[in-house]
Amino acid sequence: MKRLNMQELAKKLGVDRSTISRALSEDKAHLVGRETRERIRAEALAAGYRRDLTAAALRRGRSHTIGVLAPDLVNETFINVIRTIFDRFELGVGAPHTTPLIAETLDSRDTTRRLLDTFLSRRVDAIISLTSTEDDAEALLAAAKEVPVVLAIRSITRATFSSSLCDDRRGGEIVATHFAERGHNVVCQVQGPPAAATFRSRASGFSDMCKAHGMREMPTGVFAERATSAAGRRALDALLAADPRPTAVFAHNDALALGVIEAMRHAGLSYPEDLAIVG
Amino acid sequence: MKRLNMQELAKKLGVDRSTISRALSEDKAHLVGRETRERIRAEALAAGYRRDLTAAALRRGRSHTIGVLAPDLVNETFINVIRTIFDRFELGVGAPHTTPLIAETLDSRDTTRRLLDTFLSRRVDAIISLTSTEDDAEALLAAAKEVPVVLAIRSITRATFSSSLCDDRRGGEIVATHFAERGHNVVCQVQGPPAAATFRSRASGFSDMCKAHGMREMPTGVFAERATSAAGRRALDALLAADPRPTAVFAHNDALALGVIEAMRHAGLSYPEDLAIVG
DNA sequence: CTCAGCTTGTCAATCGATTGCATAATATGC
DNA sequence: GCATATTATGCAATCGATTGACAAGCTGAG
Repeated sequence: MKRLNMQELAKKLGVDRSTISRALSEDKAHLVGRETRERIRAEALAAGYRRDLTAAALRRGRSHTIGVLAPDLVNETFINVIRTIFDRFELGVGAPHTTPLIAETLDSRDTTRRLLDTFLSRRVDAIISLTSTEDDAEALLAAAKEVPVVLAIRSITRATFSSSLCDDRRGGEIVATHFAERGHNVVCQVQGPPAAATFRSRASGFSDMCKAHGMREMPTGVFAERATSAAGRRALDALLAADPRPTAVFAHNDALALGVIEAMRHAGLSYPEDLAIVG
Repeated sequence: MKRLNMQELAKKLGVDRSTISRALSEDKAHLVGRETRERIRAEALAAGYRRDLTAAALRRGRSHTIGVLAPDLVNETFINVIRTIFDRFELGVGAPHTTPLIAETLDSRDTTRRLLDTFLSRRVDAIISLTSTEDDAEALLAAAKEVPVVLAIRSITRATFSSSLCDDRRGGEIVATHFAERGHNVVCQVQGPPAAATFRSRASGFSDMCKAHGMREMPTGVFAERATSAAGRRALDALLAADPRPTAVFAHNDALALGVIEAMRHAGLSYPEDLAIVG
């Protein structure tokens, strides 16, 4: 299990270990003569030498590691963000790719706190939280004193962090355009609670783009108090009563959409024949 | 961004840093007098001191980190295994929890190779692969020379590794028991290709438990060549033709189950009223 | 009173790579 | 041909925690 270290490799090649360090690094490689550099790289590969990143992390003060907090790994939304994170870090071709440390909070404040602690002990270079509840504000602020912290997907109001959120307005626009391209003329929305900025943005993006495409948007008169499938079920009646009757509906999230679908099934309707639906 | 280190904390408390190291550790804590130990722990907490695990990893030669390779993070099967891994490591109450490094291979051999390389450079204490294709055998064997490697879910034949596989037989038994508890008397299976040990085990577990519960299992006469939804659709006719007609069906995987459901919908049947189904 | 044995704590080497500084070797300018 | 740049490499300190070896202080037995 004993591994070859830089010192030993250096002796074998008859150069100093500092030269090897530079030759194998990305940024300092130009300090080593081309010939030596190529010889070192070839020999290192042949000998199966592998840099010890724990030692490198200690010396440099950067671990090339970032902590990622997700609330729920079964939810595809978060996995997609995580994938994007992975992809971005793989773009850098250099040897020590930044490795994301993924962890699941399950929206528990204690778990979040504990995971942040672990991240900081492991000297992550940054933290991305996809999970922030207002409850987590304090712990996140504390962490932000040691490393950069950014939020994604969910934001919090109790503190200001750089964050990368969904472009909900654009989402609404895309749905409207999709309907227009499919030839729908009369459409409507099943809106989530307007208290959430997310849903307000989706609604206005959709409405604006409907106008732009010359589609008629029927109001349902129903405003969900919570974006649940129960609310979706209740919306169907109002929706069918509209005159003219919409041929396509934009439910603000999947739960609402599922509710509408359940109600349709109950009423003997099928989609997308009777009513097209986007969640 | 400058963090307090052990040396500084030691000066502040008027003890040697080795004493602090022992007081904060799990296993060497008994070497420090109770009073000093408690004082150190309290002061460390108050001062916001946090061990640097990169330094600890270097010195100890163990990083308290394990690498986990999953083929696909969107597949709930793998996420469940990953969750179990997380849970197991959280059970140890000690400070430096082992942190799993999660990575997705997407069944690409190059990606797998690269990720294994990263893991080894980061000096993971072990590697768990949920993803092994025969293609990966070589890379896994190479990795196994440096750290313990175990497989889960999928095994490979080209090499022998410790592995933790699904108990498919027990899975079949559980489904049968579930049906029995719900009061079904006549049941059947939509089997996956019997060439795969997985499906043979599920089938026999189910059949045996049906007998044990006194349920009648109708043969469909259909054997899927591949476990796809198309095969599931084809199975429905045979299934409905059986006399007596089964009231519940065990599809060997989700794809088969979805096929059956699609065919049912097409035939105007609904579940679980007309036919209960497990995938 | 002395010595063995125990507890508590200090000293210093160590893990492996990185990097500022020094130096040697070579190139360039005048 | 000599002085100065420039390039390539070596030297040694350093990152922060851990741990074996050892010393001081204390207890109790003979």
